[in-house]
Amino acid sequence: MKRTLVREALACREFGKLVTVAGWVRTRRDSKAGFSFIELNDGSCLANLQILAPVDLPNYATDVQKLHPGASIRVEGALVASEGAGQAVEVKATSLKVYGFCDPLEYPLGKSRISFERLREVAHLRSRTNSFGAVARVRNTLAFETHRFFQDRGFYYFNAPIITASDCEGAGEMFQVTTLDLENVPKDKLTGKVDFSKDFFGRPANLTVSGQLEAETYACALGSVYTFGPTFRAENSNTTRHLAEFWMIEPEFAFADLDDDADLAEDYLRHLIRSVLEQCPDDLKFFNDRVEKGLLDNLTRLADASFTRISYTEAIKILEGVADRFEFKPYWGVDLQSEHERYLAEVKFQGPVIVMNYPREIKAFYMRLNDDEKTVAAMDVLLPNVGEIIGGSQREDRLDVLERRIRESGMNPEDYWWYCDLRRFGTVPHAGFGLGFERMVRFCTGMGNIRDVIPYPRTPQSAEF
RNA sequence: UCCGGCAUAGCUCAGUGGUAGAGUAGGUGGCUGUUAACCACUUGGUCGCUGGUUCGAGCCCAGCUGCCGGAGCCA
Repeated sequence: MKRTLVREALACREFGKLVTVAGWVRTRRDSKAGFSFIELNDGSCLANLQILAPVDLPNYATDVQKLHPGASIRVEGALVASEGAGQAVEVKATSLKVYGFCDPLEYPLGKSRISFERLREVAHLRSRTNSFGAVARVRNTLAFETHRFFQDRGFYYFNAPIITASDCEGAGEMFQVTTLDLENVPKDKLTGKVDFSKDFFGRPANLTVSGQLEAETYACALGSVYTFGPTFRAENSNTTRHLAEFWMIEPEFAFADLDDDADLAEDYLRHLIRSVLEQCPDDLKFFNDRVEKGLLDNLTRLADASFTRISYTEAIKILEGVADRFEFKPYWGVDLQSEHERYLAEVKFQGPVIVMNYPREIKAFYMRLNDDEKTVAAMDVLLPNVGEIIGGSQREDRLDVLERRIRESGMNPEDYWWYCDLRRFGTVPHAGFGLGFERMVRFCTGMGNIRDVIPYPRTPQSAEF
């Protein structure tokens, strides 16, 4: 079927043009003057198209008057200038076909406002609401513009493995992947432990918590790569900014140091913000009006602003000066608490902040040791309201230092043999970061809960749909 | 995992020991180029589950389950 999108119809001014539109009824209003009004939405934009359904349609009594929110229809008719206020154009139906009726007694979505909490229980239908349609469109733009940004800079899209069979888990709880019969797990006769040689991969396997280590191997060959895929963390996290399954973008590029890394992160975030402002104005206005007041001003301001960059040491000095306001007292050597990060991004600098060069003890082994031997070339990008959105670093490119750092972390360099090989054979300085995609969607939409910016959120005790 | 809060009509909520309420949605009628339409009438409840206290529990107590917010972990 050749159909006109609602988005196209609303922008069209060729009055009299015959069009076919199809979508889902948002609401119907009957007039005794000889017609009904139908608000039609097809997901192509936030706005609805008003359909004028005259009483002389052959199926007016049998179909039109039985339309309720959620019903699916196809309408053929003429695009005309609207006589009423509130919309410039509407479609005067010459035929209306009902694909499927929708029982208002059963259908969870009506005309009135529904809480986001309630909508999570009907996640298969929440995509039909204004809010979730807008989230989906913004999310799509952010994803597409992520590819455009990196492609334009010569980064290759790299598909990191989803299943990782490395014996050495670094940080973060992982989901185990197994084909073993959990009711009857094979055990080693001598040790009594699980015999993973019988498992699918012949060893324990997990879902990835990061594609970084693998991405490094391609960055050290192709120069610049980025991953964009699902990531899994089995942490028992129950917050508005954590998911057990989320999407992460991880650029990794060679011949780069920490400053290059921060530059890339900043350019990338700015590109995304400019893109949604340009491509999703109606959706953003909706979020600005209905979800977070001031969202448009914030995004517009950031589209051109440069981000504040401070060292961890400077950040601690600032925080120590206002230590009274914190539950946890800041001092050099401890990681920044949420309240500290929020103070920096929301109160002190009122915008994005890049904190660089953290103490080595609180950061991962692969981050490059600075000359002071006390800090590593790490960076976190903090956003107002969202908190940490990016974590990155220059990678340790010296084999001896890397092996020492692995041992200091209580692990065995041999378990990272292929990772160490990168330093053994033609090592180069390189850097990268990870961006939590849903956190970015949250920031751009003002949505308060990360569970509402991914279609089907996976959190502890929750994997319906 | 820890701390706090919540669970009553399809939905949003009121109801602090004595016969279960409102708004909204749904139905019927009226009115209208309407637009969260409006006006009148009306259907609709194992008060999350289990146990306890009491003559009597939606209300008090305990446990459980789920959800929400904050913290930790992080992106």
